[in-house]
Amino acid sequence: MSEPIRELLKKNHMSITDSRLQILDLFYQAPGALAHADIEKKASDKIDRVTIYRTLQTFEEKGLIHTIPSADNSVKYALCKDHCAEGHHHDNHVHFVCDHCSKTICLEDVLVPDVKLPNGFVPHQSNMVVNGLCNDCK
Amino acid sequence: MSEPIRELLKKNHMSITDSRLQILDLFYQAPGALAHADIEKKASDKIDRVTIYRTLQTFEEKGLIHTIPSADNSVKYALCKDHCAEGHHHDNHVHFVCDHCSKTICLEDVLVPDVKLPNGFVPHQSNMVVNGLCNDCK
DNA sequence: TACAATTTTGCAATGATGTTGCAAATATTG
DNA sequence: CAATATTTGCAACATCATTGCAAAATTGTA
Repeated sequence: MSEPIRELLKKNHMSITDSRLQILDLFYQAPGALAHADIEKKASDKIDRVTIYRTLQTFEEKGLIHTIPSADNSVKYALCKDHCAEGHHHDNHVHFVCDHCSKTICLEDVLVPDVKLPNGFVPHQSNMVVNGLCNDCK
Repeated sequence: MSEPIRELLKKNHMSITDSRLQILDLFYQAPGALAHADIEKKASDKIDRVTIYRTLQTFEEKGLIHTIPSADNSVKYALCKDHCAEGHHHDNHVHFVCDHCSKTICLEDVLVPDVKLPNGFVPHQSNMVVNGLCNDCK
């Protein structure tokens, strides 16, 4: 288990535990975003479901990962590439979900465009998810 | 229960039943999108949970309603203003979720902008959800 | 290094949420 | 109005998520 991961935890004032190291490692190795179920399956030492829930929640609060919305009720999580401030994410990039392999990918370089809202609406944050074929499945 | 609603069902080749009339009516009266739980609460005659699930599914297949993605794992449904073809929706408008009253609103007139994807990615459909303050809560 | 304080984990119990099969009830067709 | 087709409601079940609490692990400090 690599040193940078420990550092990341330390930097964010979190205790270093096996579960956290393992789950963070999974995120670094994963080709795309991970759902709770993915982590449950892939974790080498089996980690309790509850621990996974709590770890994901903690990671999100600390700004290590962010959630990706989806139309089908399945929340996925992905690493925040830039360090997000605690509580304040700025993952304003577009997410891509492949209709074929169903991978979810952060398009870090594609920013969510601004839209002009009707009078009286004050935007705060925008999310955009594009479905289609990814570069592996095209 | 108004006549236009019966017509809508008839036009889409669906049997006219109390549950369907009631649920459609709720959508017409609602200020924003509805989740399964909302319908369960608001239905005057209590409708069985299962019936609600099946009705929402049927409505979606017939193109009467569409789903709205959200970051927090709670699918909501809203009326398709334009008549969507069966199976083929074209609800390519932006959705707005109020951070204060948590209403979900279809911004029918705000279209989801196109974005330029990296090479190899073929877009198929786009969804955009904006959070912030709605015109009632600003 | 060892010890006390704090944090995290795992288990059990519970609660929501969603699905399926099937018989009874309702709607449609002629 | 009767025959057929569709829909509903119930029960059972599966999945997903949350909470309390005691045991285990981690951290800070001497």
